[in-house]
Amino acid sequence: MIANSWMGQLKDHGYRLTGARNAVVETVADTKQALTPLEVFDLARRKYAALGLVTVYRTLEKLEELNLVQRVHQPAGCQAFIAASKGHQHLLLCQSCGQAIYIDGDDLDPLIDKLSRQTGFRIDEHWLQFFGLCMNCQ
Amino acid sequence: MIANSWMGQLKDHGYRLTGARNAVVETVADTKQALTPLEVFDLARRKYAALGLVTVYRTLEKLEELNLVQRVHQPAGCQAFIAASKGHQHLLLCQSCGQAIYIDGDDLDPLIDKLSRQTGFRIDEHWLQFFGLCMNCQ
DNA sequence: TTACTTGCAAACGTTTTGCACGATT
DNA sequence: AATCGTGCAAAACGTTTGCAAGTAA
Repeated sequence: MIANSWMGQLKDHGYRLTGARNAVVETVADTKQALTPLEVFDLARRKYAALGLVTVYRTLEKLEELNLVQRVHQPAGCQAFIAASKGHQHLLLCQSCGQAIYIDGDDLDPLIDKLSRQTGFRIDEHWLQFFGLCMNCQ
Repeated sequence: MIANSWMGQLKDHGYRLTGARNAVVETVADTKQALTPLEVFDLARRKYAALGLVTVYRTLEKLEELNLVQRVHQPAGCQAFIAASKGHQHLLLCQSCGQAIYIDGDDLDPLIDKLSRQTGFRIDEHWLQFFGLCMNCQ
């Protein structure tokens, strides 16, 4: 139960446990789709009808701060969030339903070393993401 | 002179050649930085003082449509544009000045094949992007 | 009881649209 | 002369902030 663990971590960081927060946390923790704030709002309202969209934004902000959730960038937009994975993160995303799968990428270190040498850049971060259609959506 | 070629392509597609368009085209074609619409506006206004921000948006839209320009996604935001490269596109980006370098990435086809087999996804697109600081900005 | 959290309303920044005027062809 | 392009103003959109009332601790 990921949602419980997230609520625990919120509590550990001095945040209070409320019905509104719980609804948002359960919604994001228990789905494999990348969800926009508005989608989270619509889904979470089924669990907690009085929920406000502002609370969704503020809760996502806290979850991102605690690295429980991460923002996903896609060709169609960059507002979606998914549960964060530990360690390094390469993604496979369905462009129709938003399903997100974490994958083991190639080892890019040799390429990063080569690029650093060639360009003089200090490379801090990289994204490797694949986009397509999942089996259901094809 | 990339700007001339772009103006030619605009003309070929039935678009008119105007001072405002020329200023935007020159600005984006002749820089290696990823620029936001507002940055394009500020730079292009030096060449064509009467320029409106709306025209920047509309011109970028046309350039994107003709695949002369592409949108760049970065951790800090996804509003920037750069001149498009032919063929496949992997990017190295400076997070301070926005300098963008197209690179030859690894051959990802074997990984894509493996992922397709494992997940059943039909993979249509991928992003491989590296972020850091260029030599000047370090 | 205290301090955090909430939803509402308003503010904000970015992007888009409507429109009359101006410019290119 | 006809059509396309322009800048302005206003609208639309997603997101953030201020605030008074409500709630967890």
